[in-house]
Amino acid sequence: MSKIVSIAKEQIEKIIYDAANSAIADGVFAPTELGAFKIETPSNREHGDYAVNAAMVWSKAFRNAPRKIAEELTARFDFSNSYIKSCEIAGPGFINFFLGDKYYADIVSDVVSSGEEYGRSDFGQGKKVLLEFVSANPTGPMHIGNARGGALGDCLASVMDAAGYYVEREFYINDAGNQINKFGLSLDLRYLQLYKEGIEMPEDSYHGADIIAHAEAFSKLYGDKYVNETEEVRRKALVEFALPKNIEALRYDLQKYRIEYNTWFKESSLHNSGETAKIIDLLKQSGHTYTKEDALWFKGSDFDSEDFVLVRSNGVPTYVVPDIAYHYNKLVTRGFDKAIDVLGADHHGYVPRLKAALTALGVDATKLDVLLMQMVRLVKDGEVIKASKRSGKAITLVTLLDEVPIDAARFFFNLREPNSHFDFDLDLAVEESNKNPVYYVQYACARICSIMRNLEGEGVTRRTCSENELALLTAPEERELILHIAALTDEIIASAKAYDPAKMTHYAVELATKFHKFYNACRVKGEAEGLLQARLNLCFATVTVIKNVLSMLKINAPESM
RNA sequence: GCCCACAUAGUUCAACGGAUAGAAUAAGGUCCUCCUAAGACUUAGAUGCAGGUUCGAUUCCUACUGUGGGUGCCA
Repeated sequence: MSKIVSIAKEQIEKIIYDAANSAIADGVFAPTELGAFKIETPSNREHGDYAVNAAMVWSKAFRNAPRKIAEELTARFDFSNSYIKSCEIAGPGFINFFLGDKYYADIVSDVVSSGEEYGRSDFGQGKKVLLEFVSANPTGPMHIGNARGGALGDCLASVMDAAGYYVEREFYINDAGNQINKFGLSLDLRYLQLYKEGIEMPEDSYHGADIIAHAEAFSKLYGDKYVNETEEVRRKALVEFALPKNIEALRYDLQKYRIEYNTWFKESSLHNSGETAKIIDLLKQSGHTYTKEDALWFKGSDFDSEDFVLVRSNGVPTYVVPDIAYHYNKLVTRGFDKAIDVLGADHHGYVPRLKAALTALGVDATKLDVLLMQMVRLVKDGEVIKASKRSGKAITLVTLLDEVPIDAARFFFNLREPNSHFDFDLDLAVEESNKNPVYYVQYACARICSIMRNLEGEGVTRRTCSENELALLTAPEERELILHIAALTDEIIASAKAYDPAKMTHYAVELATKFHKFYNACRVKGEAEGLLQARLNLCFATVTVIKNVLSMLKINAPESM
């Protein structure tokens, strides 16, 4: 929490508790346990800088009407040596606090002196968090859902970092299992099609153009050398040829999208190290498995989940086993305090299974949080486009980024909370990308830089202001702006707590709005020296906050537009 | 059938259980002799339906309706 904000809130808290205890000591109210109350920032500024609901919360305990309690409390308030100027009782029993000039002045100086550090806190106490997101199948290009997951996961990582967690980003590569088999099959058939007639692609194979391109490239390199090899040898060669290329492409495309991972974790490494096999043993030892029709089942019903197959009757483990091993690796082997997975809503059914299995292994399953994001639907000309990977018709991340600026895409995908359905309007994104609120925020940044450039041209540069000078910032627009700046740290913490980076884009838009209003109401250039410097410092504080927020979102903060 | 999410202005989204439900966009009307009009100001417009919990519900609970997703020895 920003130093100044937290100091002010602690003062308010103390004043209220002191007053309540004093009222109890005087015998006005019966002694009772004083429960927690809230200090909130009212949406309507006429309701003060901070509003407290203590009188309402304590209404029952004190056996009195909220307003009556508020009167008793406020009569005992002592504001000396605090930021608080005055208070009043309002509405159903709110106590609204108004803060003095020094509060506003201190916030501006705090931001100016903290710079890039402003907004950061130690809320997360350095807890180790592993954030896994995108983890697209390496069997083909990424689709639009991955674009949302990428923007969401990456920004959430930045937000949690700012909130004081130790965060690592990770990409899980599904380079084993059935998907890869299907990949091998598809490549194989496309390769054979180059040399033989009458080979059909089965329904459940990958039909994308990328598969054909791989087969052709392979053929260019090796010719028909593999046509008469066994199916097994041929598919292995094709997969070994194409898979690394796909993984490299994923890495390249995500980097272009400004996402860098700490770790690219291969599923195959879990098989090679014997971790998958070990998990099956451990689950057997836990006593929560049974055999039915030659398959090994997990008794999810022991953990409020459903029974499911671990090892098929043909001896091949299902996808859940490596997933359990992977999360065991995250939480036990590597010792992360928290594992967060960003997944599409189509995975929600599998989360209880994973948690049940982890519980059976003695792992605290609450350490795993799954952030489900709802599907992205593509809308074009007012109609929903059915995206299907199999048909190869899905809009890829690469196509999207060719058409939409990266700043706009990252901002756009973080505009809604993960849990809401998302209609991605292609026409809006492509043709009218200027409608994207990211430009509104960036414009505020450019305007501020322009003010500073103009002043610099006249030989005026920003200097540190005295408290009295900063106290000149009394216009409503200035006060609004300062209060919003003050709220940054709390907003970052709220965003981290809720796993919702959309709070940060909303904050940024709101900040830009308050700045634009200030810009229209107050001038900087041409004002008297003291006021000019105070406003210049306010501008600098604003641009500092904009930059800090945009850098969390990895969006450019342009000096001119 | 069962499980999970979602439902707020014409449209896309906000609102730690709080005061007069906020923006944006679309529609109408203003403002550049003034630091960038990619801006500001202004006029209209919304909590799916029915109950419950309490000082107080868009928010929590139940039923209903509608939408999306899941419900494989696919991943």
